[in-house]
Amino acid sequence: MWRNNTMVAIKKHHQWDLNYREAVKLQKKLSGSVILSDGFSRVKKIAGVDVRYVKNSDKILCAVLVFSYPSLEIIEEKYVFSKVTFPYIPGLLSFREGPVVEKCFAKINNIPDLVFFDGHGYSHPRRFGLASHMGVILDIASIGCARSLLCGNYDKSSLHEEKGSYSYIIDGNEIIGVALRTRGNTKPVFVSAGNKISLESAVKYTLLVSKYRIPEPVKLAHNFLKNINVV
DNA sequence: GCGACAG
DNA sequence: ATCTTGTCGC
Repeated sequence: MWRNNTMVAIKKHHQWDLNYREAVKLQKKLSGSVILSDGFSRVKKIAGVDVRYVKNSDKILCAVLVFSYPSLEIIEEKYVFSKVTFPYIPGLLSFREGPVVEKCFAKINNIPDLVFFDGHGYSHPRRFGLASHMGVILDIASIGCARSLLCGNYDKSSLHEEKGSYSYIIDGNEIIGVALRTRGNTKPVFVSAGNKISLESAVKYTLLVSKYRIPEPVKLAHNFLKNINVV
């Protein structure tokens, strides 16, 4: 492990250019490095990450926005362009978006205590979604916040309409995440632990930064990218 | 073999 | 993800 000149921890790691078989094998291996308990004391800075694809091109961009917590004021915002080299395969999203995300984090000067990702963490076939993968590589606490289910099921009848209500996502015989109502009378969001955090804390912080359906950190990162001119 | 399948 | 306006509902 080393640190680049901008202070953000970057772990010396694997290559992203792998085939399906190798990627799955790597996920199984790295999933053993995931920590499912809180690896932070005080949360003073949180970040939101999002990736945008440019139509009819191989252009891809990523934005990382860092906010003060709990005031949620923007401390830093960085973005970066790159090219997509890996196809979209359910379960292997990190191999498609990981490279840009990593590249963007290298530009961040403020190390966040907690990072929100637009995708799953533990609620993944091999318990190693984008949020987990990036959390391990960046050695940071992360939360997976997806807009749709990738695997597992949850009891819709026990999920009430008020904000804060949730029901566990079950896969096999274990709890892998929760379907969380971040806003009343709105479709839930699927939250799971990424790395260095418990599911309970993931739910807690997600609710604390949600005004609408999508948690503010991720939502703002998304809007930030939407306003960038991509010619 | 069939269906499911983050962004 | 992306192509896209209005429209229904709280």
